[in-house]
Amino acid sequence: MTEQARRKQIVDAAVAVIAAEGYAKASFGRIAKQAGLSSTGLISYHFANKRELMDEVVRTVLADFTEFVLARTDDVAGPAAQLRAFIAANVEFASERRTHLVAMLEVARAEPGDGPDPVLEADLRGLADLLRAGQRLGEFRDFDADVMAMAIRSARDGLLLKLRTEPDLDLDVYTGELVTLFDLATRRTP
Amino acid sequence: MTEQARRKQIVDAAVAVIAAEGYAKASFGRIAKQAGLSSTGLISYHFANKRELMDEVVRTVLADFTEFVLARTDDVAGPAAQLRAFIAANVEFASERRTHLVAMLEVARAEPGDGPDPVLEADLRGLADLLRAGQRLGEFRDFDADVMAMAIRSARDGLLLKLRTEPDLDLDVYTGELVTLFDLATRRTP
Amino acid sequence: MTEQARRKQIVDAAVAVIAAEGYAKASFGRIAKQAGLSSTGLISYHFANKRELMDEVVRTVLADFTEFVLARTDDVAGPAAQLRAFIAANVEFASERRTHLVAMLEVARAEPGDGPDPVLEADLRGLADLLRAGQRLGEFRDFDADVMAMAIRSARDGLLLKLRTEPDLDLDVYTGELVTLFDLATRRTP
Amino acid sequence: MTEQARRKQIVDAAVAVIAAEGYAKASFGRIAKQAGLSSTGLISYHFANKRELMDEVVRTVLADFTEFVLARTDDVAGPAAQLRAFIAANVEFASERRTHLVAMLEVARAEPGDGPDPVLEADLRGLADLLRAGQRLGEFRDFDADVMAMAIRSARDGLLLKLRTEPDLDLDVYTGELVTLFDLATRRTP
DNA sequence: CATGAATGAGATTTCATTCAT
DNA sequence: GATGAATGAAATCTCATTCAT
Repeated sequence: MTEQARRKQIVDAAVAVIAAEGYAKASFGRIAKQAGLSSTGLISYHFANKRELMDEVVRTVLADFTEFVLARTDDVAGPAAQLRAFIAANVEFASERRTHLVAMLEVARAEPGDGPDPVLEADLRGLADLLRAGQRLGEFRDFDADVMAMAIRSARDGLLLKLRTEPDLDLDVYTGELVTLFDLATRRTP
Repeated sequence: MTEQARRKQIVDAAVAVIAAEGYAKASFGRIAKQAGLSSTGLISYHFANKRELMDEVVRTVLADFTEFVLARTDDVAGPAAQLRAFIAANVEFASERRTHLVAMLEVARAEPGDGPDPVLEADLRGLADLLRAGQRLGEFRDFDADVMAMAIRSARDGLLLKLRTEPDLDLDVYTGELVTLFDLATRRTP
Repeated sequence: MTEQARRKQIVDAAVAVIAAEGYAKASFGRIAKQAGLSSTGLISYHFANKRELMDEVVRTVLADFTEFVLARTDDVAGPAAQLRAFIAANVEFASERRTHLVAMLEVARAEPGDGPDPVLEADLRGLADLLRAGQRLGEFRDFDADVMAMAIRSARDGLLLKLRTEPDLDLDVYTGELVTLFDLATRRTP
Repeated sequence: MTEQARRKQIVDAAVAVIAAEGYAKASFGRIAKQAGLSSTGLISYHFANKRELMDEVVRTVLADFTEFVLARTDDVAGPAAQLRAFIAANVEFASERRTHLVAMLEVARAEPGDGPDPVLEADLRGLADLLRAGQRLGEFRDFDADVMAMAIRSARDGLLLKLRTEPDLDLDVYTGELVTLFDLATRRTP
């Protein structure tokens, strides 16, 4: 088995365990079992230490997530439409790749680095820029873009929480509700 | 020392440790040290096991939180004003008793019970009812009350996250932003 | 069992294991077995980590050794007689408390601290001073005191090595040989 | 690459690692890295097990050392002169090939075989013979040749220790001191 | 010959919990 | 009630060795 494939296998198992049982219980033992490995030594063989594995979990999911969202917002014209697309993309990712998103957020929370949280940055930076652009164009009203960005991101995390107990949630409805909510909250009132 | 006082001392120490270092690192050893106890045996003496201690952490903070919010929303007239008061109360609690709120949410996340999460319930139940009442009275537009409630709660958690890195945040501004946001998002448009 | 007694028991077991099997094989497991403990956790309970245990081994034996030698050299008059007493004391300690001395030297070699080796210092400092005093008094010839001190100490370590394979060595003979050797090597020739 | 060259490369790397970090930390991993090998498997391919590698380390250095000393003592006439040459050769080897000597002694100490230590034998055998020959010729006084041999060998090990912290030691001085020391200690007094 | 993935044992350390005093 | 020593499980990490390619 190739190095790359094995690392991916381990990262996938880690994602599954973290999403299912939480970061605290994601020991090498459980991850190895989930991956069907014969020993935790194999994880240590492929990752220098636990932090390296967890960093790779974050890196992998974050790249995936970023690409996913960008692909769905890139060619959209106008701030309001972009915001709608952004929210829809987030909801879609949260449902389609729920375990990945949950695992990434768990790791980011449990292992805060020294500097700013890269996951949080990735979530907020582009979004706040989008909002500010909309304000400059006069499409959005004059709110605090950072607060609004955090509210939007947090609403997506709320969906993650709901999906835990209600996996059959109607996502189209949820998307529509959030889109309307933040459309009303951001648009310049006549 | 009375039984009750001792339990409170331990719970307070647990809250402090969890908020400062996270649930994962909140071992009996660290909690005992924080409380100035001479032995972790004392914790085991007063609590059947770790889960019991953590349950009491949740119970204590949740009661405190519920009372705090109720006291600030009870005598307010009208759904819109109640919603504003609710948001303001949440922001206030999140800043004044940040460690308590953080600890409670950490425990709830790390040790999910079998049934529905009581913390989540407490956050959402009353809020959703408030929103539905406003809809019945015609003050609020026709949104999904559960989704809106979750968005409001999640926005408060976003504030908690922001407070971790920006403890000197201007709370009045934050409150104002959130109040306006959800006022626009909920009100019946003319 | 009292803290102090338990620590002593563990240190003694560590000394025995190190002397018998070498520092490299002196794992907590073997030490616990030697001491008749039920678990290595007990060692960790009494010593913060392995280095702490080993430091205590060195500290204990070194204090013992220093006291032993001082008691046998203190009230001796004249450099030549003091040197003879010093050598005799070293040989005696090396045979009576062979395991202690071996263990101390093993640890000192395996875990070199940042600064100068305290064991080496203890061995050489007083001895070199003694030699220099003898030179000032005209009893000793004009050699390099540091080189001579090291040679004397090394000769004692040679005895330790010999004792490993020949435990029934005639110590009186050995002492006599070393005393004569260094007497001739140090005395001012007529 | 030829079998022999590969083995030599590995032995050299082992010597370097052992001298620099001690036997305890001389794992196959570190040795492979030092040698620039891509896998520890290569070491296992060329040596049946770790002991075999270490035995070869000892064998290699010992042959080198023996040849070195013999070359410098062979054509010297007279026991006293031979002793001087022996000491000088030991000091020279200890400084010129310090890592080799240190590594050999480390291995011999850490992995004592069942029978007599071949390293010790090699050090002492010829030396004691030399001393006894001098006694028979009447040039040396009547000491215990084994004790004297051990003292001489030990003095050289003392130099090794000193070189660790004082690599710029003046070796000519050191040689002179030791030569004089043992000249006085061995010669027949008038 | 060489590679590098895999294995399983063993190391130190942390921890919740028990229990005699 | 309180203390603190003791226990044994579990965690991460290192290592020599094996083996398919």
